[in-house]
Amino acid sequence: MARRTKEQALVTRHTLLDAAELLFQARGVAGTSLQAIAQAAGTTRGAVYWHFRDKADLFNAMVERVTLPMERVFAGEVTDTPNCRIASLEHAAQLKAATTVLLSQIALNPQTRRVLEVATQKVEYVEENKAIRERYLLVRRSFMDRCESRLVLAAQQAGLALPGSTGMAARGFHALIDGLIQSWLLDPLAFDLVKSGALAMDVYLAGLGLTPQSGVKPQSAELC
Amino acid sequence: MARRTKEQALVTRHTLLDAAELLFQARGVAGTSLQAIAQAAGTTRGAVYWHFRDKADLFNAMVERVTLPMERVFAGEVTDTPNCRIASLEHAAQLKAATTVLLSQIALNPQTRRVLEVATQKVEYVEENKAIRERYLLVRRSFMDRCESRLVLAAQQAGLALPGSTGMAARGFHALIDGLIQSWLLDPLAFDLVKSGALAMDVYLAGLGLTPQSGVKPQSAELC
DNA sequence: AAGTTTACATACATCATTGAACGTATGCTC
DNA sequence: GAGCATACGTTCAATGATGTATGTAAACTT
Repeated sequence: MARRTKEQALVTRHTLLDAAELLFQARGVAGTSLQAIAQAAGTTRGAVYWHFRDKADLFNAMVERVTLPMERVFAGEVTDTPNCRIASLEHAAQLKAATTVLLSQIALNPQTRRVLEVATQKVEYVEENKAIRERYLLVRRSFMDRCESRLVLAAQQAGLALPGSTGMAARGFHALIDGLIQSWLLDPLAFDLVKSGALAMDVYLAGLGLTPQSGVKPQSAELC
Repeated sequence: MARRTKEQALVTRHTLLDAAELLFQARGVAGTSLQAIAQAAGTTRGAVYWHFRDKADLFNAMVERVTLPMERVFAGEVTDTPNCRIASLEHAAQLKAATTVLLSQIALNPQTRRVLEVATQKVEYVEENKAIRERYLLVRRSFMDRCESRLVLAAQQAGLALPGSTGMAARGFHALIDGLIQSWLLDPLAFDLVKSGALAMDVYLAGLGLTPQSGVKPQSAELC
């Protein structure tokens, strides 16, 4: 076939990633051939091998297309912007608000959910996909670190000590959120992720002695 | 080769499952051929196809070899045995104790951990493995139901109402434990599963208004 | 002790997937 | 507008993996 425009090529690339998302979700990563992806995207394996080195590379690109924006949201603007309305809240409430934004993003954006589902249930984390796993662990750690620093500040603000090491309180918080997400991905109709998340956070924070005033409801991922 | 004794055949079967466990853990389920399993077990694919219908069947058997005993432990004896010392404890403490037994089993038994790792990270839950997924969901639900009934009893005992619906409190508890297990499987050296679990449970239960007296430390999976 | 079944090993046919090579027509640059 | 790089399509060789069919010798039955 004839050469396409740069923008046309970019469209092709995204079409391939879209097709991969759906097929991966339906048949798993190992169960999906590059031929199938190409065909679903209306092209051939030639296009796939042009845009991506191999299946792992394609998978990587698919994940990053979703996580890169999300990481930016959670890592930066929401918790650190100084003149943000949210920043004037107490630390516990701020942690809750930021996490709620994350949960909303997962619950409301179908693509985010799809990729998360693929990344957690439709791929085998083995040596071959080591890069993916490393990145996944990094994101987790970054999230936990953020939780920890917020919790420390909140406890300090409340004038009380966290039970166990500070890391353990954060680990518990993270486990709670992560567990809820996993559970929700397995059966999204079983409960409301955002509401359950808010309630669970309230319980856990109360158990730590921190009770955030509730009244903060960031509904969308829109910042401030 | 010559025909083997029934017990010899059973040994062969277990040897195959052992080999599968290790290979699945290392290379993933899809990335492991039946040839590789047979070879690692010191036999040929003939033996594999004699004992199992196909790879999914083998996987099933591998999981059940570990989970069937575990389910018996958690579902029956621990929480329901009437003359068990544990049964005389208050409900919240009993829930904590039973869960601690579960966590200990995971942390201390290498085989349990291996299979759990395979089941959560080294297999793609797609149509093909639907049976596995269904069973997995069933185990989860059963665990959650048990948590819920314990929590309801505990709240009743303490004379207070659980926040949200009773299901949500149980969901949070389950998410907390499940999240901790996931986190620990990803990096078992990062923290002590049993200790962190106990602490996290204390925090969450305290958040619900239930504070179990601590002093109950079932160290092994041994019952009563 | 003969026949039958078991517990495998071996051999075979089929099929899908991969990576690379090669072709090719067009957009882009100078 | 000549030449090069691009964005694919097509073809090919090689590789396993799977399922099945068949062989076989010993264990078990009667």
